[in-house]
Amino acid sequence: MPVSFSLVADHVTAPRRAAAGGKAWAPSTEKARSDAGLGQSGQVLHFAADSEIYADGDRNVSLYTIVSGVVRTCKFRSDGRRQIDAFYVAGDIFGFEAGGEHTLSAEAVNDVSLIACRWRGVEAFGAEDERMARRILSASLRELRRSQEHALLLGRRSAFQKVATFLTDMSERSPNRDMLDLAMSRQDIADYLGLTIETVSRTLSQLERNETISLTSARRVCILERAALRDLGL
Amino acid sequence: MPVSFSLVADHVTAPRRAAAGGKAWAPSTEKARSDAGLGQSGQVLHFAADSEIYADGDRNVSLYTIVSGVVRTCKFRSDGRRQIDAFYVAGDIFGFEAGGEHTLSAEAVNDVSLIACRWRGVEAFGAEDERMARRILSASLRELRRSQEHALLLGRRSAFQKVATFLTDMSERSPNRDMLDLAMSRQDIADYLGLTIETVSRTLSQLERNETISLTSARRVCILERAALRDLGL
DNA sequence: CGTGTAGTTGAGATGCGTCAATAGTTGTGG
DNA sequence: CCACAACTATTGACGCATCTCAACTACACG
Repeated sequence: MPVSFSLVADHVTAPRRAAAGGKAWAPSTEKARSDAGLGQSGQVLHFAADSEIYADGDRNVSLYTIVSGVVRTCKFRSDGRRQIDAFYVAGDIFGFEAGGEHTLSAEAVNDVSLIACRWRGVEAFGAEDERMARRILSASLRELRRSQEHALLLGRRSAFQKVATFLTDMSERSPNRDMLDLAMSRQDIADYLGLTIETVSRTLSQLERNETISLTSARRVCILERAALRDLGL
Repeated sequence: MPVSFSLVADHVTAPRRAAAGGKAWAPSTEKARSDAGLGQSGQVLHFAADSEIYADGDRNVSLYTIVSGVVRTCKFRSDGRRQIDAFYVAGDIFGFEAGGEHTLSAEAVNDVSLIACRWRGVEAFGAEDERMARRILSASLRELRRSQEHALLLGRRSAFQKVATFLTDMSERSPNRDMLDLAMSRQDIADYLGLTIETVSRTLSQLERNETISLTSARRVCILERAALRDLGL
């Protein structure tokens, strides 16, 4: 199954045909490039797990489309704590930032292949063709919605609600909705949800005791009661 | 669900949500009546304090520029709790949303005047003149950054850090940076920061005891030690 | 087999939420 | 001007969810 992802695509919650944890399906470079939607100028790049794609403060010169793997964008605080803004999976586009410099850094969660697409920023915008302009605007609006939903998730919600929502979201972006292979560590999840690893771990164990999920291994989650998860997430 | 932007002028009557815990005021002006084309000033609309500008679920047909007053965008949760996504002040633009429907509602915090600018959405984007396209993209990227920073603020930060950052932000958007007149209630602040009104109130009192700020009245804050606030916010 | 990293579990501490009482503010009407 | 009501904000006491610290387990890798 090819990556059918379009920049002018659907609602943000639409299920994506993306491999969340594997290279099992990895498409050819040619196909990925033509499907990516960001134009002809792409070059495929590879990053090892935990390597840095760009840093907070770097000049902001490209947009990236993920071919395979998972990417996190994050910020490091003065006290050493890290906060994760988003996870991106195959088919997703990331790298939008307002100014000439990144305000977040992007890192590979596991081994990642992606296509970089140079963009000349807002200044040059409009000189490009219309379809391109629409795609970029559409993608940035989708990012905006994602970010808003993340903010809502972080405000005054219990650990159960956060973890349940996280699992629901990830499963909707995974090829197999009921058998979820998490690419990220507990620390990553904790930093994304504004919790500690201990709380994430305890909450997952509790969900397993409830028979809402089953933890085949630490990073493999089977969703047994999707409805219960959804209700928790509300 | 596909995105559908309409050029049709008639306004969709949306299901009105009863304002949680409060009176619902009728807007003093019909909303979304501006005929203005993209890029031209529309007519000025007025909204009384606490009235609704648009609702979650309304059709997304306009962008708004604030002439005077303060606007909040928010979401109501099933348990009746409200979460505020953003405050907008004079000069700010709001109303950006990815799809054809709003996913947040917008309300006047105090009496508000604003200019509605009909926009024909992503579909028509790029057909307009370049300067306008740049302006819209630029504003939506600014919104994205604001939302990301809000998410970072809500994740794993103490009440002190949240309130300090809030005061710093608001003072930077206010005409007089050291004498801040808050348009919003404690409840608004709490719903924005993911705290309770009691915690907001206690934190402000504590900051006053520290002589970091001075509360001339409940909604008038003098910033005495900006550096201390900034350090707290880190 | 030892070492290192990731994850789980437990016990205790604490920051914030909850509930409740009090105080301040605004508006209305006599 | 005062009295009163309604609303908004402050303060206190207490409980609980989550954090912190620490021990332990599981698994990968040389």
